[in-house]
Amino acid sequence: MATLQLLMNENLFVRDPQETELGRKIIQEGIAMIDDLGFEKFTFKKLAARIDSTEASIYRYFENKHRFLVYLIAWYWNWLEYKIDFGTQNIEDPSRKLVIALRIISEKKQRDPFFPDIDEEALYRIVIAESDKTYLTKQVDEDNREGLFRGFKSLCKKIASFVNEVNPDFQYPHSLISTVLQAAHQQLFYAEHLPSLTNLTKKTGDLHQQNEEFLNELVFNTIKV
Amino acid sequence: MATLQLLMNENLFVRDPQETELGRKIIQEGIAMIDDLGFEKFTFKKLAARIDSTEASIYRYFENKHRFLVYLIAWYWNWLEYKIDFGTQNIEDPSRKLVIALRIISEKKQRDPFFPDIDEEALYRIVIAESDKTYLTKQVDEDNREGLFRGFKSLCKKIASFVNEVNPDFQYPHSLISTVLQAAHQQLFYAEHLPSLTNLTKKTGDLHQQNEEFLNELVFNTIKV
DNA sequence: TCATTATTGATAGTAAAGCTATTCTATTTG
DNA sequence: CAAATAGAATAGCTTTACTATCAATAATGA
Repeated sequence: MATLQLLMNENLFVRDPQETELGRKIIQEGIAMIDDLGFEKFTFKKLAARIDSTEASIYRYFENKHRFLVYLIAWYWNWLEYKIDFGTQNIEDPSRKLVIALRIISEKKQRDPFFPDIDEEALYRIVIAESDKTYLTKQVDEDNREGLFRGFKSLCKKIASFVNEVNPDFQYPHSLISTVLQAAHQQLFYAEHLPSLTNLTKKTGDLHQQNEEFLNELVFNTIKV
Repeated sequence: MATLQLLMNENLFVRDPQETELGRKIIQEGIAMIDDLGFEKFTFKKLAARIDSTEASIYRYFENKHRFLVYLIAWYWNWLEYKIDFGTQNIEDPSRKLVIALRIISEKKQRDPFFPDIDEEALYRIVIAESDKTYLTKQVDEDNREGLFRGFKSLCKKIASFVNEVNPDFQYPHSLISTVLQAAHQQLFYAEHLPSLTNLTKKTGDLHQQNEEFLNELVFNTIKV
């Protein structure tokens, strides 16, 4: 099987981690560790110990742990966009494209053999719990200027364009889609930790499918004239 | 004018800050400081210096800075619920109640003379930028068990009940409202920092009003049969 | 093949953050 | 008036988030 590489914005790293053994190890074990400890308890020192390297070496790949998180989350959005491109190619009907995008967003994530270094299931949990922290900072504007959020913006734009094809009169395609992308994760988080904030529930079957149905209602009811 | 006090869950603090001069100062200046520096750069040490007190003294009121944030955000949700109760009393029509709730959620916040100690405008900015951090932690479940998120859950429940009155067949009232509460802040944040993720824009007039219209479309289109 | 230059490891050090503990004084409160 | 409490002052500890320096090793290229 062909092994792919997603092209990442150069500002996301100091040295490209996809190009060296150590770099790939940082990514792999970093994902496992953030998944384990959560982002606040995660440190480069701990990660260095885990991969039998040193803090200083990790700093040669990532400026700091915030950038590291931004990198991982950006990878995820790039991956989703690639999956949506893949899943919607040769499809004309915009409604169908939208349905497919919503499915891809909400479906249970499994390891993608095209990217053997990345544990997508763990990364998905990280996205759910930590992705907001990438932009909820005082340096958003700087980070944005450096293009760190390009992946997310590009994904949002793409799906918003499907919305626009379905109903060109709808005034808030970007707002709707950014809301939906957020909701997709949030609802799963709530189902797990704050169940009174959601109607998704493990009791009545597959969470991801319920989530997909909820998002479909939200999107299609909102934009249908 | 009568001065009110919102009743806060006791687990939110060590000593009730509403009851002493120092406590109120911590709240007041703490809000100003988080608004200024952002939550990550904010520390009890800096706050102590600002109010001419000591770190140790602040620790007598709040277990740590995370709890302090949770307290402030909880205060905000309690305040909103109080405003919605106030604004919807004696109104029967559930659609109107829902419209009012959405207005209150999305409207520009101004200082409320009933609560002279709190700068609601600054607190609103904090909510927009920091509120997610209250629950996006590894200790959510513990914090939730202690009832720290009661305010938000109660607000969500109330508005979801309006939705339910409007359309008892709609299956996702809580999911819809938690999504909307989130979106209300998120869209303003995006408009300010990541404008390509939203259709709200300062160019075409009042952001808050556009936000209200977006949320109305989202909610009423979604639940209308 | 030899030199050079990247890469990593080892080690050290620093400022700040996030606490905890102790003692002392001023002030309530019973 | 005694006893409890609030707060100030001070100190100290561990961890985090870096930065810097230097040596060892691997890769490369002339």
